[in-house]
Amino acid sequence: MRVKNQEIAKIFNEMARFLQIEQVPFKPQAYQKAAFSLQALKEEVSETYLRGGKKALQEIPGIGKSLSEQIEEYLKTGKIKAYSQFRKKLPLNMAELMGVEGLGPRKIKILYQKLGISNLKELEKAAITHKIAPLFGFGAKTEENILQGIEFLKRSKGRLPIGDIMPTVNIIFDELRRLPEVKKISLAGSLRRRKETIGDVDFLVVAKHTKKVMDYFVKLPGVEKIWGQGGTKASVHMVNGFDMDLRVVPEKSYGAALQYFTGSKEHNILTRRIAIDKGLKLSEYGVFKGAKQVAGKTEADVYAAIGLPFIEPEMREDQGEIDAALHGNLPHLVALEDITGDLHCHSHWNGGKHSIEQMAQQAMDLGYSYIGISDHTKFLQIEKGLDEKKLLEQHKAIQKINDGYKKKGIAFTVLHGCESNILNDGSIDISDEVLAQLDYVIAGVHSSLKMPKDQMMARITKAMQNPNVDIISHPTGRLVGKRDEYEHDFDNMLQVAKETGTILEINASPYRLDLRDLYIRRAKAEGVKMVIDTDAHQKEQMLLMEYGVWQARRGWAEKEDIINAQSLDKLMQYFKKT
DNA sequence: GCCGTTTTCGGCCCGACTGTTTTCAGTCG
Repeated sequence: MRVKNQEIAKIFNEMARFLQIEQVPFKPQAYQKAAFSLQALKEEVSETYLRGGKKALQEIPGIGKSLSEQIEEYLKTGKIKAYSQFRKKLPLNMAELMGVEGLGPRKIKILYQKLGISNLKELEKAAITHKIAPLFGFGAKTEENILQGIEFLKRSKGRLPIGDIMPTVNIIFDELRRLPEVKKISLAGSLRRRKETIGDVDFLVVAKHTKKVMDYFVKLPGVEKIWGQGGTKASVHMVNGFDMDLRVVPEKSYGAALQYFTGSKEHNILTRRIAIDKGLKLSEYGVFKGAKQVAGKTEADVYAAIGLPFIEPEMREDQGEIDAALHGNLPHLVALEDITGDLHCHSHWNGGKHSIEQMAQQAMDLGYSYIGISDHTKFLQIEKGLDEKKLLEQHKAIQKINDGYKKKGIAFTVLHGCESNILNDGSIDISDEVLAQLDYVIAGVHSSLKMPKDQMMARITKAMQNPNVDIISHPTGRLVGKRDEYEHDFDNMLQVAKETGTILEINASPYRLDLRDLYIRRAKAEGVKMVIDTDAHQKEQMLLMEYGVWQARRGWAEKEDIINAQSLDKLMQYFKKT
């Protein structure tokens, strides 16, 4: 992992906050932009520096003379003087304090100067003992909000996995949509961009009676606190630990508002700049030429007015999508409707909840033309993994099910696979002779996750070189917000996958989402094929496919990159011939 | 502090809401 990049990005972000406190104009954004670039950088920044010195650093967007010198200083001494000076002057735990809703750099500075508050604990103590309310510019309400902000922060720990939020949001979305006063409604923000973690939820509405919709919104079950309610915006905190905003916009501005509130912020800065370059003004109310509105009703109109094709929300992250749009190179993203089957499903053979037939029925109900049953194998005792003998029995059982479908004229196929284990030495826990009889083989790392990188790569490489192994499941082993990836070298993994024709999984479980979006993009660039799987242990979990598709779309994946977006015949050609 | 087929100087995205003021600063998105 690019450790130095993350370290320096963190420092630059902190610097931006210090500069905000000092009310220095424009520099904060410059530091933030540089931090963002470093985080997105493919290469370890120390390698960039070794390759071409400061000059090479200055080719990174947002890095110029001064910041390249600071990076150089950090690489040489492990410190940045300008940063140390700020820290000395204002020894604050900035990230912690900024996390409190309603606290920004200005208030933080006052709290430090007047009360010596430098971290969350001191802030809480001062609020409890009512030291904050009497300060000039503060008040009883501010003090109370700070306390509540701290409370929520403790409980929510910031962003939540999308899977924790989506089910609640779907219910609320439907309720709002059914209101007779609601003419149009959409999700916006990071949820519409399908980010893997969500800070808060944004709803955008066109309404006949604004007040009625607002009142209904703030009284929804699960609302714990109303942050605010005005003429066009209401903001609430939910018991589940996240915030929701509802905005009501005029119909003629709906598209512009949707574009604006979907973000990302970085994407919007670029679209606004493009508008300015064309002598236009883009705001959440529309695209304006002077005082005249020239677009705004739909998002497509807005993009068209500034000379761009429609850009899918999942791509709006300032990761080159504007450039691609300008040059007509936008990908045609894979969609849920393209998915033809699910290849990573567990049955009751390995302790799952449902039988093969029940899982197959669910697949048919989803409109799939096949399902792959891939139960755990014997190394995973805890999952009642199958041994060679059981696998061969299961093979016969599946043949029988397929024969049954044929007799009844049902055009559906059950493929027989397994999710085998990559042992520490890279061998598979099932004999090659049995693996060769299956339709396909998934292999995954389920043990010894803390191996050193070289060992782990040797292990995974050997597995991919196995002519029976077709798919690597959850290739980096991370759990969203819970467990880091194991040590690996992704470029190396891609090279081996390419050489051996091994497919990488995009595990759709919202708690895995492994591969990550940026890795998907790199795999696509290398021409490595991927498969979107739910890893369902019961039939209902097969519905999680949409999370995987969203993740794939965030990685710019197209239909041809995803093997289970192909017909069954075509799919079979991607498996290694053994 | 960065950036540039309009520029090496002069720009840098823009508006709503809250809580505190008594006309607006700070924060958020």
